Amino acid sequence: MSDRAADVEQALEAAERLFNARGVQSVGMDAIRDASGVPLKRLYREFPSKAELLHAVLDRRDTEVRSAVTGFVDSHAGSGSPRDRILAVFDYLAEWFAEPDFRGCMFLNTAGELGGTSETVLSVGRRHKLALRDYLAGLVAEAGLPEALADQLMVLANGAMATAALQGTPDAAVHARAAAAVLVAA
Amino acid sequence: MSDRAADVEQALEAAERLFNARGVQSVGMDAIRDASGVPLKRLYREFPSKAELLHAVLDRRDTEVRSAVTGFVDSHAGSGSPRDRILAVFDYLAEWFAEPDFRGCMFLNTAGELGGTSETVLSVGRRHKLALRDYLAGLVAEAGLPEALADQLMVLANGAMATAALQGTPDAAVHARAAAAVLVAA
DNA sequence: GCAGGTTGAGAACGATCGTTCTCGACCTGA
DNA sequence: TCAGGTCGAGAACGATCGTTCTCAACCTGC
Repeated sequence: MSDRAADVEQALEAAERLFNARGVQSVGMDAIRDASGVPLKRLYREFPSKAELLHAVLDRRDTEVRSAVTGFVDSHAGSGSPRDRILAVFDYLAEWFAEPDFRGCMFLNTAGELGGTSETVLSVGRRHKLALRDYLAGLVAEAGLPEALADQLMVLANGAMATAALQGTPDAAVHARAAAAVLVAA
Repeated sequence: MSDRAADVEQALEAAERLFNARGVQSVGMDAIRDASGVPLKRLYREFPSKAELLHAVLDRRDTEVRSAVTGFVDSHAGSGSPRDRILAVFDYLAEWFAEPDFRGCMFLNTAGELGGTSETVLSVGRRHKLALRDYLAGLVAEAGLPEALADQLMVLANGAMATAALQGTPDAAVHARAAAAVLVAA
């Protein structure tokens, strides 16, 4: 009854949740089967290996995160100045970090765990961060600020994610926002 | 002939190198024995488990990193203004990121890999980052700048480490330094 | 030289994991 | 009703890993 696309969706969602909570290597395919309800046979029909399942999870997460950021900025500062929209990105981070199961940026985490052994994981992460940097660069250009600011804001955003994940508090988003406010005003 | 302390040292050094290169879970105790020359029996006499070996590696790395930072700042900007010393921290990052086997901050990496399953790893990482923040807070106070700046600089530093590790280039240190220069001048 | 303890190399053990296979239940179409 | 195919649950397999054990070689003190 449940169709193939729904199985894929449930598998990806369960895998994302488990990878996020426990890391990639600590999560077995059995755990993904149990959490998603999708039997092993179907998992391996849709994703030929765990590595390809991880790749699919990261691809899905990439579009998820990017649309969440742009959606938040549009709805909270869509009518504000470009500078307001830049700062809204950090307000988004604050909301994200406060979610109860926040465990950091999946791309930074998987790069830390597997980056030494998987070039694929690194390159998916690089593409994701590059896309976010380009989004910030667009806002920076609209604000008439120098392009180099986009890289600085990206370092701030990544730093907020890494710091918040380690500390277990969303404070880093507030610090990053304050720093960003100084940078866009300079 | 080789004495117990030397074995411990070689084991810690080999484990640090391997954990850094491949992550913790991908490195077996056999690989640490082969790389260090310390037999398994001695490894287990000095470190009752792999988890305690990791803990010891992180403790060693904590003092290593902190003395490297303060040593660099003292020797490169010891006679400069407090603001120069703050910026020298980011010059240190640039040198570090350019090392050929740089693979990111071990505390951020292990937190990403094991933070979901090991509270110990998280708390060692938090202590390390807190110590660095306190060092920055000292420089900030000497410069007569508001204490909140220390947290912002810490986010910048963590962001530079995470970004450089993912990108494989030391550029992020330059971006972080430029942002820090604006913040300390504000 | 010799008993008694210590050591190292590697085998062994038990657990886990990614992946594949078995086999019985169930559906389908005539 | 029946043949043929599909599917799910779980067993099975081979590899890896953390940890412990075996056993022969080697010290040490006398």
